[in-house]
Order: sequence, then C-alpha cells, then structure tokens
Amino acid sequence: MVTIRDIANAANVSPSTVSRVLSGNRRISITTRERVKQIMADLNYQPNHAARTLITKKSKTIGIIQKQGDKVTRQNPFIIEVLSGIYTECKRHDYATISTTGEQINEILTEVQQMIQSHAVEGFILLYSKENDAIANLLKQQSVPYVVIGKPINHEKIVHIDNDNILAAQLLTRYLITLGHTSFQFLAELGDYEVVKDRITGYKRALKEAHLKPNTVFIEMNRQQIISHFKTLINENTLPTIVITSDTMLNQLVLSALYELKIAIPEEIQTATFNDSYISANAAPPQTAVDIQPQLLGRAAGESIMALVSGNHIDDLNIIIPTHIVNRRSTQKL
Amino acid sequence: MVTIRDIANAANVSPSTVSRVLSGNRRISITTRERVKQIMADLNYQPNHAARTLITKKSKTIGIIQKQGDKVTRQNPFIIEVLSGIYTECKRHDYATISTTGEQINEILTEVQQMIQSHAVEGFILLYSKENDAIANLLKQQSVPYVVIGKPINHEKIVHIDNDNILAAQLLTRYLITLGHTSFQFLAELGDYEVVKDRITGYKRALKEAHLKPNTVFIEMNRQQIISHFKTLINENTLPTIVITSDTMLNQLVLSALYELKIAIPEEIQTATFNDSYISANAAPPQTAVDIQPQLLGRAAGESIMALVSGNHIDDLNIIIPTHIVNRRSTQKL
DNA sequence: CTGTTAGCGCTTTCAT
DNA sequence: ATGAAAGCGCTAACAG
Repeated sequence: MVTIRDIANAANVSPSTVSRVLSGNRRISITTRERVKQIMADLNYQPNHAARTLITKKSKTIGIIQKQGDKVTRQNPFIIEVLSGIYTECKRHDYATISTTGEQINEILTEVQQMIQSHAVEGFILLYSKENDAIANLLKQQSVPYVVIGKPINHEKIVHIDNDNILAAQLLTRYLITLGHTSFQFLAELGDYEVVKDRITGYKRALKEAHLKPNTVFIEMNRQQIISHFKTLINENTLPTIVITSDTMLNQLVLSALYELKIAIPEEIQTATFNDSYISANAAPPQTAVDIQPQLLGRAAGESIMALVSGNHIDDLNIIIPTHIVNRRSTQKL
Repeated sequence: MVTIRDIANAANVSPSTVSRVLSGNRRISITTRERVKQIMADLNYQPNHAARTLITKKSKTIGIIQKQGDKVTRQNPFIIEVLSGIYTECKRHDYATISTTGEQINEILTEVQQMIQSHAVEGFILLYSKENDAIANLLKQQSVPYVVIGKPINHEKIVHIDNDNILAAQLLTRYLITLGHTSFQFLAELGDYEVVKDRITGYKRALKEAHLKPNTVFIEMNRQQIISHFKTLINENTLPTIVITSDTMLNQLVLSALYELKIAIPEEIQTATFNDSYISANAAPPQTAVDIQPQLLGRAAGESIMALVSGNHIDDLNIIIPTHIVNRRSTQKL
C-alpha cells in the first residue's frame, strides 16, 4: 500500500505538504502541488479512508433510515427510485450510503445509536415523516444532521423534501373532471399515512369545486379483498366511472382484480394512480398517473444532507418537488 | 466518545486487556472479563470502526458490483430481492454492504480498484457472470475474494451461486405440455444473457422429448415492438397457445400488449414467466411463474463471501438454489 | 509556503 | 493472565 509518506519521500516534501495538496490547501506553491499530484498519479496513490475518518471523525457516509423492510415496500418503485436518487447525489459528492431497515423500532434505534457513536455516519436521511418519531428525536437530541423525505411537521426546524400532494391530487381530480367523470372512488391503502391523507384532501377539494360527491375507501393491500370490494360495487350497482389509487402497488392489485372480474379499462371503468413507475407505465392497460419524481426527491434529499454535513446553512426548510400528470390509455374522454 | 482507554481506567486494567476481551481472547481471567464487559455495558461503549479498520485492514464491508444501473434493472424485482438477501446475510455477520453501479466498465473498474487499495471492502459479490470479465480479472489478479451470482464458468475456481435454469425451464415446459399445449413461443429479452440461453435450452429439450417444435423469439424490451409482434402473429394466424417470457419485466410488457389487443388470458392465449415476484403474482391475470428464489440466491452469496473473507475454505464451488413452479390463473388445462 | 510534532482509537508483539 | 509500547495512515496545530 502506497501511503502519504511514500509520496512525500518521492517528492522530497513532508507528509503534511502532501496532505495539504490532497485537501486542496491554497497556500502550497503551484509547482510543488503539481509535482506532488504527478507523483500521486504515478504511484497510483489511494488515500486510506479509515485513517482519515479516524482523525477527522468524518466518515463520508450517509445513513438512510426506512421504516419497514417488507417485500412490498422493498419492491415499491417509489422507494427504489428515491434510493437511487440519494445514492447518485451522495456518490457525486464522494459520499457512500448505508441503509438501515429494522423490523422493529428498537432495533433501528440501537443501530442508529451505534452508528452515531462510532462515527460511522455523518448524517441521516429519513424516508418517512412522523410526528414525535423516536428516531428523529434521538437524532435531534444528539444534534446529528438529518433531512426528511415527507410531509413537514410544522413546529420543526428540519429540512423536509416533499411533493405538494394536495395540489397534485387536486390537479389530477380536476383533469379527470374535465374528462367528464362525475362518479369517483378513491382507493387508499390502509395505514394512516400523511401522504395519503393529503391526496384525499386535494381530491375532495377538487370535487367540492365541481359540486361532486367524494367517495373514499381505505382497503387492505390484498388481492382477494379488492376483488370482493369490486364485486360488492357491481352487485349494488355503484361502480364508479373512475378509480383513483394512492400508489402503484395498490393500482396493480386493482388492475388484477378488474381483469378477473372482466371489467374493461377504459371502456367500463377508468383508472388513475399516484406514483408513476415503469410498472404503471406498462400495465394492462398503461395507467394515467401522477409522476411525483421520486428520483428528484432523492436527489434533493442528498443535496440537502450534503449541505448540512458540510456546515452550510439551508434557509428554505421546505423543499417541494414538482409533480406532473402523465396521461395514458386508462383514462379518456367519456 | 467513550474509548477503550476510558473503560480500561474504569476497570483498572490496561487497554490491551480490554481489547482482548473485545476480541474474545481466551487467556483472560473470567473475573476480569466479566468486570470489563459490565463496564462496557454501563458506559455504553461502541468500538471505533475506523480505528479498528486502520490497524486490522478489515473494513467489515462487502462490495456489490452490478453491471447496469438503468431504471429497468433497478426496478427489476429479481435484483431487488437478491440485494435484500445479500444485505440480510451480511448484516447477520455484522458486515455492511456497499453497491457500485457504473455506467461504463471503466468507471466501475477504477472505483473497484480504489475500494481495494484503500481497504474499503474485504470482498465482492458480482451480480452477473461473464466470461473474461475485466472486473473479475482485476479481483483475481489482486487476489481479493469474490463470489458470483450466475452461471459458473467452467475453468474458474470461483464460487458461483446459481439456479439450474436448464432444469427449471425443462420442468416448466413439461408442466405446460401436460396442460395440453402444443404450440409454444418463448419470448426472450435481447442481450446475449447466459441465463436466457440456458432457459431456452431447457425449453427446447422438453419440447423435443414431446416431439414438439420450439419457437423462440428475441425481442426488445419495448411495448410498441411487442404489440406489433403480436399483431403480426394474429395476421399470420400463428398465435401460439402459450407464451413463455424470460423475465417478469418482459412478461409485464406482454400482458400490457395482449390487453391492448384484447386477447384474453387464459382463454385465448396463456402465459407463463420466469422470475416470480410480487408483480407477476398480482398481474392481470396472476402469472404462472418459476420462482427462482432470488432472496436465497442473495443469502447464499452472502454466506459464501462471509466464509471466504474469514479464511474458510469452500469445497463446493457450485451452489445451486432450487426453483419451483407457482401455478396461477394465467395457465390452465386446455 | 512548508516542516515538525503529536496524536485519533485500536490491535499486537514482546515482555513479565 | 496482563501490561507497556509501538504504530496503522492520516490531519492539524504550531512553528517557522
């Protein structure tokens, strides 16, 4: 292994000089700087990460905290794209990322505690937003920098990266109204998520503007349940003309259920969903969807945490990533 | 930060003694061992990872190398589950994982080189198998331990974790033959993948046994192309009774295309796919699929690399993860 | 602009 | 069974 010492010897300077050119210190003569750099290249020098971390206490890695690590969450395109965005941005700044996905809150809590104490990470990105969250509290108390992807909690001075889900839902619903829909159903996954609440709010708002009645159903992420749900609607003759789902995965289940019940889209019913993805874009049929740009959410989170760990101040704590509607075959003019 | 020194002072022993109980050294009296352990717990001691790595040159992290990092690959459930398996297993051994996904081979190559030289990782898992691969060659040359998920390359002394894809395809095809199918089409993604070749081999073998003619088409992962493909089949009146796809993502596209062409599954055509996932299980309609157990592939890879980095010998270089057929609505007795 | 010095927290001979 | 001492590769005062 070639060390800072080796290249110091070869360049006839002291290790500290080498260290200085490494950190881009200004007050090194251009000649020595270039010479040292040349020798580093020649000898294929790689700085030792551990040694640097040991002394600076900067590990150049960011922790990512997820709540659940179950199969559905893992395979959710939204999460994957967010992670990809974070990864890209951190990598660009020469930072590594490390994920924590515990089954239980306590498990995550101790792991996070360890990471902090052993200086394994410099900051965290939380992939969820929750009031009075034990992990967030821990981070705050230990004053470890972190940012949250999700809805801002008003009394907190923490950077939140989010979409305007109320607006997004409102725009989608308005658009569907222009298509001629009057009979809506919003299918939402169970679980008391803030995002879902916001989307329902926006949906209701748009319907109210048009003097239409909202219809919202919370349902389990279970194919059989969804099939019986639609069976009931058919029997009661209360099938809406459009079903909006709160996420791709739920949408996929709805499409599967409708297929089984031989209800044709968009002829007999129409569908639209939040969280556009490869799957919804290539579903049967391709779905009209709200693209919330998860990749950008991740990138913005990465940028923010990079700023925080390098001591920069962020004055806008509330970063909003724009959304847009992608119009596909699952909806059409009535 | 509480160091080994602090707890040495508190226990009235030397740092080296503390270090010894930390590493489970035998020749420490049971009394001091217990006392030291107690104090470590009381003071909530966390070993400093960087310091340990600096001296031992063991980073307790494993590198994961992927070839492509595009959206389709990222969102492919197969990859996700493999990664999850690796992560789980490494975590169980107190190892972290770090991913590398470059756009170009050279980018990955330099990154891997860096990781090795700076002792950032102890070993690698390659998520692909390729003859005469530059990265594999680099690892071999520097004698960094690695395992690969994919087809064994015969003249190599490297642990490979794989399914028996020939057998899996053979079993699936045989099963479909028992359903009464005689007119097959195997739709494979373009790209010269060894897995795909094996699956086609098994498929052909089973058809040959039954004196049936194979029909194999390589196609781009593009919805429009697939639609025109099926249009052509309809026009030529050569629609098979069953379409087998080489992966979930391709299968999803086929379902979308068939939906558009209003060809009903399983009534007018049947479908089956490799690489079962949440998506194929809940598709329109749910797909008969070969579960290749990606989670287990990942776990086995994790186990193997753990063994290698701790210096254990692995005598069986060829680890086969069993597969099984999941029978769903997309196929039925003809 | 550059060198000297003193560690960061840990492991590991070499003693005893 | 335990301690003393050296040093992993790097950075950061401090000193010129």
